[in-house]
Amino acid sequence: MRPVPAKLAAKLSGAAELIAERGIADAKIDEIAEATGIPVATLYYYFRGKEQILSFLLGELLDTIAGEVGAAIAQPAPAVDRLRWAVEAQVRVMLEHPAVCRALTGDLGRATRLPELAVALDSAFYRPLEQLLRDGVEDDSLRSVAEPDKVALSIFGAITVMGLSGAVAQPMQKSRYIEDAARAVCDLLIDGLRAQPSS
Amino acid sequence: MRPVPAKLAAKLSGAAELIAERGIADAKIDEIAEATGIPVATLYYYFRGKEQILSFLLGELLDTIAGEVGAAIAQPAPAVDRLRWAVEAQVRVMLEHPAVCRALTGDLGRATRLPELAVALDSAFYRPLEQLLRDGVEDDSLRSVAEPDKVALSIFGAITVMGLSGAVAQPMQKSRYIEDAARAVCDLLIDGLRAQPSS
Amino acid sequence: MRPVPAKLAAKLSGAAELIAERGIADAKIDEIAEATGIPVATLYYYFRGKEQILSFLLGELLDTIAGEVGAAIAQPAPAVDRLRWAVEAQVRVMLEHPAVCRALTGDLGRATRLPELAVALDSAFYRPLEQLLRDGVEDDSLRSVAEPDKVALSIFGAITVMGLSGAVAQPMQKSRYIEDAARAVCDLLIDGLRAQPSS
Amino acid sequence: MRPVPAKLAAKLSGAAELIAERGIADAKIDEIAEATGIPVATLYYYFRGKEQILSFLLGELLDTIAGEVGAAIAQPAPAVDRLRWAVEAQVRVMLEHPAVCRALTGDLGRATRLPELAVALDSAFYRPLEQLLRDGVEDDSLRSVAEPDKVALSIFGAITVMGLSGAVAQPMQKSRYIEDAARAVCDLLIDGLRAQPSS
DNA sequence: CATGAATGAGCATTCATTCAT
DNA sequence: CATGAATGAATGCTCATTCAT
Repeated sequence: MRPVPAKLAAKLSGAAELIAERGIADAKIDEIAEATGIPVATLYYYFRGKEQILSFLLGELLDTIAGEVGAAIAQPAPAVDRLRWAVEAQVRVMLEHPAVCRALTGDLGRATRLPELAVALDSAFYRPLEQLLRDGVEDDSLRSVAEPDKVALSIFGAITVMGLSGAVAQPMQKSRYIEDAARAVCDLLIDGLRAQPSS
Repeated sequence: MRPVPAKLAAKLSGAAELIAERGIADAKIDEIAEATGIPVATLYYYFRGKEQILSFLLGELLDTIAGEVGAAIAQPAPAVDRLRWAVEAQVRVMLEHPAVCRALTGDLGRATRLPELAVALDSAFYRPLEQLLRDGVEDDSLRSVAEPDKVALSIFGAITVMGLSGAVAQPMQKSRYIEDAARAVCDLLIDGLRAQPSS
Repeated sequence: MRPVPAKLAAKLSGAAELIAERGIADAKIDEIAEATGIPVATLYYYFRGKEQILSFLLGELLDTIAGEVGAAIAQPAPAVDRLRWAVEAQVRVMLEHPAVCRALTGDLGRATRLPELAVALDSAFYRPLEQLLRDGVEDDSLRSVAEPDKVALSIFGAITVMGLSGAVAQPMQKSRYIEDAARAVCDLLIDGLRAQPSS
Repeated sequence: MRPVPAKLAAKLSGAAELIAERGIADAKIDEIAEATGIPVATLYYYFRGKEQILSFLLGELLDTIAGEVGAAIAQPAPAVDRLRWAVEAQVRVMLEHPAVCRALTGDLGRATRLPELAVALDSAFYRPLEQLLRDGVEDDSLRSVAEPDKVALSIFGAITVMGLSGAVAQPMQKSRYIEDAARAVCDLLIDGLRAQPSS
């Protein structure tokens, strides 16, 4: 795969919606070409095949998420707050890139691309999350959990499905939706469902 | 779609792994035929096309999940306990049908099949969950949440991704894994992550 | 490669001319389909690819030659006479199947198909020829040569190029041409070029 | 076609093997570029296309053969001896340029390049041969044959297939092989196969 | 009922070729 | 002069689907 010129990369995102909607296997390369304005042969000049185009888009999304979440987490504040910000950041990015985001889920259960995907997900999600859980125990803002890896996975699931749902639904008021969704997820994750003892 | 004979239905599950791995669009009908031992033309005798075969498998899975979760929830007990059982039930079914389960997620972000799928998911997951949340408020075992639908979605995400991860990983000791995974998810969902005040 | 029905095999020869003229690489599969009246997809149902179609035709030609030459050689007669008949037989078959014959030469220097081709050529040409040379020594009608394998090769070359030339030229009076060509080759091979000592 | 610089011409022969093995139609221009170390666009700067590259190589080979055979024939000596030398010369050149030589045969039955090729072959092979046959009759070292053109063709075939076989086989001891091959062909062509009357 | 044989329609991919630099 | 980048045009091959038996 040759280095992708910025101009191409920009045009490329025009294919995300198409791929998300039909799946990469059903998105004809001609349609991708038309949607992006890039000639078919040029696509093949830069990418090995259809799949690699999706990989490229996915990679960019994950990089973006990792960046935003990373920034949110890097603030000096109690872990519980940073968790909230991280959730918000992820939901926001997902809502801002609904198409690629939906395309991503098509690959989640597929082992084919799992190797690369798994690595990227790991550094974009799990790693920061686990660190956050540890930090929280340290600064007394989060409780210690028995199996941090499984918990991280569940958190990822909760946020992702939430975000995905928003991505599919394409709500009118994005910022409002982001806020609500993030709050709902955070409340669930942070306070749990158990009835409060006294209150 | 003609009524599918039990014998056929049984053989059919042999295609789940294939479909899960490659996606329905990339799973050639010939391969499905080979994997199941059913001649291609016979598949067409019973189904309208490839897609319908997947639909059939998905339908069976969702029925199974709905049934198991329903049974778990139907017990006379506090909602918080029933929630735990429901989670356990869902994780268990997912681990027991890893292939179909993975195949299912491939379609989650896709609108194509969303109509039917959405309905089935709704009755299999969200409906019971929301009912459970309401029951919990009623019997004082669960707290009231601001946006029950979003919370239900998050719970579904947490459980599903957890189960999916197990389905992909194919752990050796399934029963042990189910137990651990269910506990991790439940602890997270029920008690949340916030540091316990005193206790 | 599925067993090729006789009907198909018959139609198939309609592609020989095309392949001979352009070479298998430049003969578009659509053209082969049109020339034979066999739908492209049907060709692919029976053959693995373009190349295999050529292989099939080549195989049939070599079988025919081997058969005719074999029959000519099997007669009870001095080797020198049988050699003559064999040469005649080969030239005749080549002139009768000019197209496949020309197609064959396109592959002679190519290693790709050499394995199968070499074996077929071996049994169709060299083996009978070498046997004939031995027989000739036995019955005193042919002299013993130092390197029978190289001599057999040369004889094959002399006959083949002669036949090929006729195949390309497509002479009007085939039977006459066959006769003349066979005689010229035979005279050369049997009597050599050296000036006759006395005569 | 611009005049080809010597440096380029030298590099160009690096493509002969490739073309011989796969045929010009299957030899991608990119591969030719890689094999020769000449950038694709540069090839197009000097040649009109793929075919012309092969033509160039073929032309060089035929020039070489014509030259060597011509020199062998030009000696003042009985025709029968010069024939021997000519055969040796041709076999030698073929063995020394096995790749181009094999590439050449791929085109022998093809009409596409036949015009130019035929002319070149004519002056490189048939013409000298026919002259030699005439000379032999003149100087009483060769006998008169009925159809000199067909005989010349047969001789060409005998030598060429012999040489081609050596070119494909790539024998270890080339010089030895050349000697043996040339002798076998000459003995056959000059003395024939008929059992010697007395001797 | 079940299925082997046959095929129409579609599509990913390749590659020769051009051209601005 | 020489060449990297870009692309139009072509084509081999696949595969879902049908249907006669």
